[in-house]
Amino acid sequence: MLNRKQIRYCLDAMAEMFPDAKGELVHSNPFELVIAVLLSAQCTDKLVNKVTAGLFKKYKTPEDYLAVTLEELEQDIKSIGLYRTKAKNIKKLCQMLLDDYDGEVPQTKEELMKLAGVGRKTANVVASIAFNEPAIAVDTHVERISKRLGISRWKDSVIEVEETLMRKVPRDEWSVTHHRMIFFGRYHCKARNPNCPECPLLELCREGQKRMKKVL
DNA sequence: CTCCCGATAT
DNA sequence: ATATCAGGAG
Repeated sequence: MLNRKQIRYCLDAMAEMFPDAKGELVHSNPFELVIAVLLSAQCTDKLVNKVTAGLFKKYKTPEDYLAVTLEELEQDIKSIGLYRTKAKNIKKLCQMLLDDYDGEVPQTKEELMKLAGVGRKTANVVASIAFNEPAIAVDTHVERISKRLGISRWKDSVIEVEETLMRKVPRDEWSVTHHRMIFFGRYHCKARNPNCPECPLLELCREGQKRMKKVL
């Protein structure tokens, strides 16, 4: 496992590689962000942006999503995977916003997680990006990077990964760290073909060491 | 744990 | 052909 100094070194290296790392889901208000993040489950954000470009022109408010049939909403998001579940959740979520939150998106992680289709990761993203609440959303990239580098153990759950990161990273760096880890995972330490030969963290990366030995 | 699921990269 | 993609619910 990496110590604090080593983790610090990793974060600084990622900051140098991706100084402008930030959320890439296009949105213009908290409501659109919730919809976009909900749609992004098991799907690239590039594809989400392609779909929401048209979606957000047609649907502006929770009432708009409730006004159409489930089938129509399904067709509007069909090119995204898991579209039936997501369409159902969007409708439920909109009804909940109107019933329980006066049509506004709640600002705390606890309230956000009560919404249909919104789990821990989505709640963290919305709280962090839309409401500037310090948070570390552990998605597939953050989990993979954290485990490969040795910040977390392979058997750790996503909640354990999140708790470890919150313990080892200063609170005022949670949000940037979260984004830098995602960029590092998305563009460099990719799931399929990680670029270990050109990685500044190769020396302290246990998974990288293992992979380089295989190649030789 | 399984299921949901189309688009894209490899 | 198949693994992977800003996961969540039952």
